[in-house]
Amino acid sequence: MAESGSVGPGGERLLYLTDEQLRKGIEAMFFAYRGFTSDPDRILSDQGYGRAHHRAMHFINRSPGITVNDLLNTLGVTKQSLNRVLRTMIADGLVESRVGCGDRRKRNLYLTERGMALEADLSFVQRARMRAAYRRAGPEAVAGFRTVLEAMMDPEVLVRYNAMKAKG
Amino acid sequence: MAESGSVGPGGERLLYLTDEQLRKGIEAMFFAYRGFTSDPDRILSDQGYGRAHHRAMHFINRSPGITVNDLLNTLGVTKQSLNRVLRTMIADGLVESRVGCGDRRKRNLYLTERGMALEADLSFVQRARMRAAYRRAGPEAVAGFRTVLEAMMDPEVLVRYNAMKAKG
DNA sequence: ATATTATGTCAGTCTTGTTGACATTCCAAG
DNA sequence: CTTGGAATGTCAACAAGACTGACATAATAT
Repeated sequence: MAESGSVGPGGERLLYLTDEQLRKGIEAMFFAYRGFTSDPDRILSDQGYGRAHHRAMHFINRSPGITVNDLLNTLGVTKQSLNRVLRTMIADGLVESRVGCGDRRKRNLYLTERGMALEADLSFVQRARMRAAYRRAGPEAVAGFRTVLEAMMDPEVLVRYNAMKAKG
Repeated sequence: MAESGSVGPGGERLLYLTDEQLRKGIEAMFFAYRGFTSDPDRILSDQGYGRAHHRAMHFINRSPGITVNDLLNTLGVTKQSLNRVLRTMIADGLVESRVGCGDRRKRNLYLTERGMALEADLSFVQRARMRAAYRRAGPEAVAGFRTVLEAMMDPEVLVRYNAMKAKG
């Protein structure tokens, strides 16, 4: 399974990556991402929500009091798109939107009790799959997994990702 | 970066995975997948196509002559959904649909010259990102990356994934 | 002859992305 | 102090792409 590697003139590691290896990696991302989202998706559709609601809840849970602007930059969607899912979740009592103390244009977002409960359900099944995969793969594989994913992000996104909470 | 591991009574490896580590992995998947799709998405939207067209072209390219049924099972979408994108690509001369030789109910799908050219463009930018990530991460990380992704797939999907071409 | 399978089509709905227009709030330059 | 612009958030309309359900056609299997 280990790819062939050697050391180049600059001392950097060189990998001889065939198109086939790369395409296989592309397919692995596609199929794995489907598995990754499938368990929360089932719960969500029962409740009349979608993946967009899950993502919003995840990041509000991670950063309670986050502003709308910060959240839409994190999610990489337009404010209008985010606003739709926020509106329904606020109406349903999953999310609370408080006017900012310093700057009253801003809205600080929080999960309500009910919001936290649903987020916990979604997170539970998703973490369960992740945990199972990590256990089967082993610690070295997990480290490599994270390293490659981080190398695949856009640089600005990587900064945001690293800024988020303590490193796992 | 390496997680703490130890050996349990059955000899299996045990990982002590905190919720924080797992959530960080979830976020890594989310952000990395965005990067993973962003380059082809740009090309596609210029041409009036979407991610769905890319996925179909990818798998038709991988398995020339694949039937509609096999393709929709691979993609995990309904035939109506697949049919919409196939219809436009056939109309635009990117995909050819030939009546099956043995079983004339079946349609075998092929990329045309133009289809191959577009697929090559899309694949090129996606492979470039994957290659860069692999190079930066190194061979051991790549092996771990693939191992975890495979462990995250649904079992039936993993079978399909393994059946596809030679292993990278 | 009949049932089943493979495919394609039409119609309608839902989620979630988009742009455009607009209201509110804040801040800074006159 | 006022006024103009920037930042922020909301509403409306639209498009892509997923879904279900119903139905038609052709070929194969029983």
